[in-house]
Amino acid sequence: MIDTAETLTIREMCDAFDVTPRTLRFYEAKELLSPIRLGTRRLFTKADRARLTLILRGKRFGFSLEDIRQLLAMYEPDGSNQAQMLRTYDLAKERLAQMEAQRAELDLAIADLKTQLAEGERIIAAFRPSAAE
Amino acid sequence: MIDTAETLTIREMCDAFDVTPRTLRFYEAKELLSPIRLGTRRLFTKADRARLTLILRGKRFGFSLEDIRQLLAMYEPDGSNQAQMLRTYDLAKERLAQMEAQRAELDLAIADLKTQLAEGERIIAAFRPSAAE
DNA sequence: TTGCTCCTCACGTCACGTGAGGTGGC
DNA sequence: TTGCTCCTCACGTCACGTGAGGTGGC
Repeated sequence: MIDTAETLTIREMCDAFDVTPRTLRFYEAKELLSPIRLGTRRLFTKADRARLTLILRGKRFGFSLEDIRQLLAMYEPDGSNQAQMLRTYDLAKERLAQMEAQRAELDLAIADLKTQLAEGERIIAAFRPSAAE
Repeated sequence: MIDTAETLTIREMCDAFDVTPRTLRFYEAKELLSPIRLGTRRLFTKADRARLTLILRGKRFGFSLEDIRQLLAMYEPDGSNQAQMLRTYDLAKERLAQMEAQRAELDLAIADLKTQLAEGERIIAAFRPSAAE
């Protein structure tokens, strides 16, 4: 029997994690989640919640869902496979480098945009020399 | 007659801006670029180059192509329409706020990932206490 | 019976990637 | 004739969004 007190409906899941039902169904189709099925309805267990936490974290890190699926697989059954751990570690390090490059670009883009905005302010100010407050 | 010395073929354009031919054709289909057509071939003028520069900058700023198309339109014919300038300015300010929020998130994600990596190192080190160099 | 929540197709979106198959000029 | 560059469909990809149409239990 299923301990329904410990499971969440799709709506409860969405509220808890701030995602849409479509997203949860999509992740199930991609085999990232595997909620209990009561007929056609889904019930999300504690394990599903833990996995979704990891999925969303992976997304924040910029991993693709396929990457995440593989990373999750490593935490499974015999989660302590050393080769897999090392692989995960390497993947994460690569991602870190990418994220730092991305941050550098973002910093540049922000600086550029600020320059452009300052320029825009000058031009707009020139439009109305009357409003020289 | 066309001054071919001043125009670039699609390949030259790609090399100059580090994009694919598909990207240039796609931008043309989206009316972001309008190269000269010699029969079926494209010739990119100086104006096209200027526009592509702005397009790529817009992308760096995270604007969608549709946003960029509208922003570019403002620089056109009577480019000095004050209402349009203000609209562009506001759009840019919104984007700046989004980008700064994005940077904050990215900083967080990087910090998180570093923590996870440190954790991973501990675990991996535990796998091989032999190699305690 | 009415509402509500849930469901399954299945097409749409965004910014291209990726062949397939064909043309033009050195 | 062979190569090269260019071309136009047009379907594929990624991560969902968005109806359309239908079911189940209070």
